[in-house]
Amino acid sequence: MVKAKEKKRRLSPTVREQQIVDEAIQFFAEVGFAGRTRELAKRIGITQPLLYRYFPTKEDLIDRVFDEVFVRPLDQDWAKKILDRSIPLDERLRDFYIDYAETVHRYEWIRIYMFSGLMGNPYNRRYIRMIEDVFLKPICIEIRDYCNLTSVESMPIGDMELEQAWILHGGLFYYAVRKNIYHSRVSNDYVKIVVTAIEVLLKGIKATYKEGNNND
Amino acid sequence: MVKAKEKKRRLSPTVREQQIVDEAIQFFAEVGFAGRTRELAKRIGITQPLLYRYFPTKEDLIDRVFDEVFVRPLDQDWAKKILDRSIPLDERLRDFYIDYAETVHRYEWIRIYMFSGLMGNPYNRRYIRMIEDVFLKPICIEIRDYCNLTSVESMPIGDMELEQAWILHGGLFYYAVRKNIYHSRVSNDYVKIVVTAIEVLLKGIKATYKEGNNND
DNA sequence: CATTTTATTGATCAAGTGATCAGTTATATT
DNA sequence: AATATAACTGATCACTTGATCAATAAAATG
Repeated sequence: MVKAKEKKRRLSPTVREQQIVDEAIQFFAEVGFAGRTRELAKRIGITQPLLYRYFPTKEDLIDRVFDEVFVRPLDQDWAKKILDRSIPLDERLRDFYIDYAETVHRYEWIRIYMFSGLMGNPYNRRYIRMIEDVFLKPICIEIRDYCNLTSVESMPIGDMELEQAWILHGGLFYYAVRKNIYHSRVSNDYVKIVVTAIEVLLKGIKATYKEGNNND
Repeated sequence: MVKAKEKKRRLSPTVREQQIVDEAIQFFAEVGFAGRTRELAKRIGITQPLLYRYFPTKEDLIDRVFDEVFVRPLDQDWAKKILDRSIPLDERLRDFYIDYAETVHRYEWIRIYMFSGLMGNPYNRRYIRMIEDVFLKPICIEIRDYCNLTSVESMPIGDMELEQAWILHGGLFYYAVRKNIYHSRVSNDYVKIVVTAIEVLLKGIKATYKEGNNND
């Protein structure tokens, strides 16, 4: 049994760095940020000291992971689609939540996001505020229009309206939590879940806030 | 500045053990299960070796924490209330989700539950299945009755119905996640959130599945 | 009050931990 | 082919980790 001797190959710094970051994302998503540098290095197939050639400290690597996972894939124009009234609202919401899930409901994203939240990373609070400003408030505005309710100019979006939008948003997010964090069995027809939930929500709101009713 | 010298008091094993468990719950909920035994001991006001007089290993202490947090406060009869048709369904659901939140949405519970899920503890999967069997399926049955849809005897509760019940359940759970894990600003009127969400859901389902429509 | 019991501690261990650095070797340059 | 560059490694450091155990002292017992 002769051991297959692999020739030691060297990578250019940029390639190696990206390789480290990519593996670190996978690694920390699985085991959390208390994961050991030696184990990470082993996975990559390098020695542990080499990590410190590319990142001065473990914390720097973790910061880079946050950047890569949270900041980078966020410059899509999800928000614009929500406000495009040439398309029916239920269709807009459906498309948004399918697109949104594409990146946010992924294994690495949702787990690192949860680890990050539990360790008190301020990123999560900022992200929640972003969701409210960029997604949920526009959604609330469109729902007001859809149901012929008081316009936003007359009355700003209230806390309770926002919380109702959070029910849908959190409900769909929790689908991904059940799937990728608890590894629980979930329905694999996410699209149908979204379509139905939106239909129920819109019809429910229409029936709840009949014209003339207040909506605080 | 004379240091207030406290006399060293000894506690009976049962009292000390409970004290350790209680502080461990708080501690691990805050920092996660990678928290150090020395820091925990410091909080309790004892030396680190004393922990090992009461728990052979750190893992044993963690197991005890799981028991205390998850298993003990679960023998309430939440499920029964859901099926009591002498009370209107919206009222039953409201009472259930207020009671349920009392224990499950608490800081320690939800954080330890999340840490537990991320570390792959099978408890979470079991708990999810329990929620489906004991809470969500009964809720689906009652919704069928409420909307005059096909009875459960003719057709069992389907995946999609369950997923719609999960939207509400997860949406409300995520309210507690925003509050206790992200430490985000949330509306403090949880009762109103619940009442509104239930009203919207029930009216929405009624409008979506008109009599005669299928409900898979 | 003297003695026994046992809750609690101080000192310490072996096995990791993140981090450092002199030395090695694959690759680019001439 | 000889040389220079720098990607990479092996050995090691100071420190922390969970865990152990003989020694101590606060109670309980007589």
